[in-house]
Amino acid sequence: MPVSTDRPGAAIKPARERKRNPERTSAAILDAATHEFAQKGHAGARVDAIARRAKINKRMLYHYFGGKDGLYLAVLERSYAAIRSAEQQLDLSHREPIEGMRQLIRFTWGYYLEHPEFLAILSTENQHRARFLKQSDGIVQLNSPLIEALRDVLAHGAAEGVFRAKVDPVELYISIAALGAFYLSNRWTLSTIFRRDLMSDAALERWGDHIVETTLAALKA
Amino acid sequence: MPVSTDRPGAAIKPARERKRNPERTSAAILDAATHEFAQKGHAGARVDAIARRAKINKRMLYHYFGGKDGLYLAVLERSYAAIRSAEQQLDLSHREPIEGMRQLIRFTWGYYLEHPEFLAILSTENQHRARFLKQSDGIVQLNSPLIEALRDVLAHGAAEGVFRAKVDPVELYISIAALGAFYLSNRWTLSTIFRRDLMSDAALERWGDHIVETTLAALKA
Amino acid sequence: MPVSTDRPGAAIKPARERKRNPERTSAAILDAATHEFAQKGHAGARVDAIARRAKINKRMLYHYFGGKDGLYLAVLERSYAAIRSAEQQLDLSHREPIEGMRQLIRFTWGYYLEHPEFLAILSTENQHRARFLKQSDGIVQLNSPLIEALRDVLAHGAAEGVFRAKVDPVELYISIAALGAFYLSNRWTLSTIFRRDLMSDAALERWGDHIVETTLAALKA
Amino acid sequence: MPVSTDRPGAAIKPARERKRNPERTSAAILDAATHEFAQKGHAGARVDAIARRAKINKRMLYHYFGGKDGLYLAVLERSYAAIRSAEQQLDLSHREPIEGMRQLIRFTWGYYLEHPEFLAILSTENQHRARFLKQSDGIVQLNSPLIEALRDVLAHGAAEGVFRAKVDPVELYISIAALGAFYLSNRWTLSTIFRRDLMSDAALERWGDHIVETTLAALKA
DNA sequence: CATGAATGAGGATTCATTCAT
DNA sequence: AATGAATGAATCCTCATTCAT
Repeated sequence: MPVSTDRPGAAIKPARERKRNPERTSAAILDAATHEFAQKGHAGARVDAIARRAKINKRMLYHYFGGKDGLYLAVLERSYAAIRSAEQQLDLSHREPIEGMRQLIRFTWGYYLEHPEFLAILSTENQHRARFLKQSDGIVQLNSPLIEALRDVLAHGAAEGVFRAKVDPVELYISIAALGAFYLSNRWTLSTIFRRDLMSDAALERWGDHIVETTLAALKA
Repeated sequence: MPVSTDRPGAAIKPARERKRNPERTSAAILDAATHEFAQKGHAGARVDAIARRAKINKRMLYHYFGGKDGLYLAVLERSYAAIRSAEQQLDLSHREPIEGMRQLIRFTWGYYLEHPEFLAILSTENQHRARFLKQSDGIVQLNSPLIEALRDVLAHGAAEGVFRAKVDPVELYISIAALGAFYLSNRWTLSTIFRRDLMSDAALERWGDHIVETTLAALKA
Repeated sequence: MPVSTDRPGAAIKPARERKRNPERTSAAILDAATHEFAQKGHAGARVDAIARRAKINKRMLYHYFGGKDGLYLAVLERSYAAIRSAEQQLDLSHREPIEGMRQLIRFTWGYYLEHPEFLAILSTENQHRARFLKQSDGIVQLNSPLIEALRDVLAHGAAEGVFRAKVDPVELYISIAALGAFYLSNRWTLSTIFRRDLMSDAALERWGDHIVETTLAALKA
Repeated sequence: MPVSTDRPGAAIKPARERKRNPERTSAAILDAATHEFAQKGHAGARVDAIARRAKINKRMLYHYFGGKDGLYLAVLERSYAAIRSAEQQLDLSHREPIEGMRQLIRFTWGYYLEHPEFLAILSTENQHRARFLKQSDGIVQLNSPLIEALRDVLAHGAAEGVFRAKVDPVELYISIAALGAFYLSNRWTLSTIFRRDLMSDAALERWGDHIVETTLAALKA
């Protein structure tokens, strides 16, 4: 997702590397903004901090994204596009429903672990009552491949008699997301209150198993 | 949680209600601040807005709470104290484990529904990596009566053979909280993406059932 | 200068010691204010800090002194009155002019050492271009006994031929004050710049001698 | 010390003088701040007043100096650098010790007269117990050329037998500074108390002579 | 395309003073 | 006489955004 996009000709003129490279510049801004918005939220994020982190001039940020809100929206859109794109890669090789479900859950848990900024942006966006998300036709249009995959696996499972019938894939998705996202998003207060390390490798693996077991138990025919 | 503390004589002289009433003033500030912090987060909250909403002079806010951070901490502490206090009221009349568990889950879901600000504050606090929570010895010390209740019910259930053995009450608590809190906290993006009303009475009741069913299925011996 | 003024009857009613004791209260305020104004200057002093230090209610401060400015003026007046009073105590037992002069100089240096707040208040007052001092008829009227003493010693010295004639006592006073006050008032920057401890007992004694020697050398017939 | 930095082409386009000129802007801020801090002290100075006087947007003050404290420190540093620089210009053409000493004293007295803000800043800085000065490695490192000049003249004078031997140049410097600075810094209270105009041309010249005579008398072999 | 100085609106905080009790 | 809560006017500082170069 990050930067690069070096044009082939760049090697010819090695001096002043970061001059006149729109794609690199806007990607750098987006990366920096994602980091800042994820960490501080929309209100807490600082345009100056983003520019500094992206090592670009603040004016560029306005040039490419119009302002703080436009930049935030771009970050939000890219974050959703990224997860949808990752979901698309999912290849449900396992036709076996239980193993397929296991795989879908593992994917979701893994994605959250590898993309903590996604959960953080989600949290901020919900604080704003999805104000920006609603503005973005693109995202809302974009269907979640994961939901389709879930629907598919549920159908197979029901047909084979291993899953309950009439399970709503959206509700299932929310359950899986809830068990994964809440654990990670709220790890700071949870670990403080319960005096536990929730982020050790062992704890994370254990929780991944827990999501799988809980979900499968609930689906059992 | 709110104000009151009406002295008996107050009714005699109803005019100039808000003169010289420290308890009422500080409670009004706390209420207004809870609302503002819940809605806007720590960074987005405005001290002026809190003062306006509390109908007090901004100066009093500093008088009673030292500043924005002190006020935020007070809000956080009161929010935690409130849920702990509610948990304490829980009377597990049902000695029957499954019904007891159902009751505990319903309580949690109900509390979240009635106290949306608690979830919002939690979200903000986690954005700050529990920076304030860690400062508050009081909260961290405060043990969750709910965890104890869960432990108790789990033990009974295991003894009676209706629940699996060796279920970790903290993990169970996190699961129940996750299923409830994530649904509510993320309802804005979820309802936008899935074009569903998650907050209709029917949807809420349905989700409450869903948490119960999912949890019980996962606990089944 | 400090507080006390215990009335004899106070012992009878030992409870609530600080109730209704105007003199004690106003003296405590003055002491606290002297400390605060000396340390922070007029602009830097805080009314709250004075009240806290005096352990009185802020309202008392307004009751007795009208406000910050009135209190500052009272501090200024008391400071001047105190040094004039100390000067009055001076008994020039030594009729011998050189020894008398030595004594006057030692007194001045000693007073500055024992009353650092006097120099600090002076400094603040000069920053305000003597705005308050000019308001105070009392102080301006008050003649400096020290000037008179100097005039006297100078006259004797001139008559005996040990001092130059026509030495202006005011100029002499300013010289003595300058050598003593500047050293103490500016000790913070001087000791930083010159990396010297100007406040050791040895250094202070040495500087006292220095003022005496310098002054006497300048007076020599 | 002030502004300038007029680029040659500037005269061609005289309109909109203050656009995009960082050096001019920061120098204007520094000049205005020197005035304000000298007049009101650190606590009494108002950031708004400085911005108004410098005719710049308040924001620039934070841009260039970080805040009130940073600006104060810059003023302090520039004030010390200025006097050190002036001391450097001193050309002790007179090899004759007495005339050389006279010249050094006249220089000091002249500098104080021409730079009243220096004494005022010193006074404020001492009220803060040299808190800022200590932060400034630059100033503390900077040696006073005047001390070296004094040492030199003292050595010559001692060698020629016109000055006492073993005079400490730092003590001599403090004496000269004291006699000059105290007179000027405290002129407001002194002139009020003694009902004298200390700032007439005649009085100033007379006091300059007085410092010279007093100092030379004290140095006489 | 790129830079960073400049801006105005607003945001948290502090302060001397007054008021109800 | 004494208390401490309450107030409005500053005061320092921050922020997103724009402008001249």
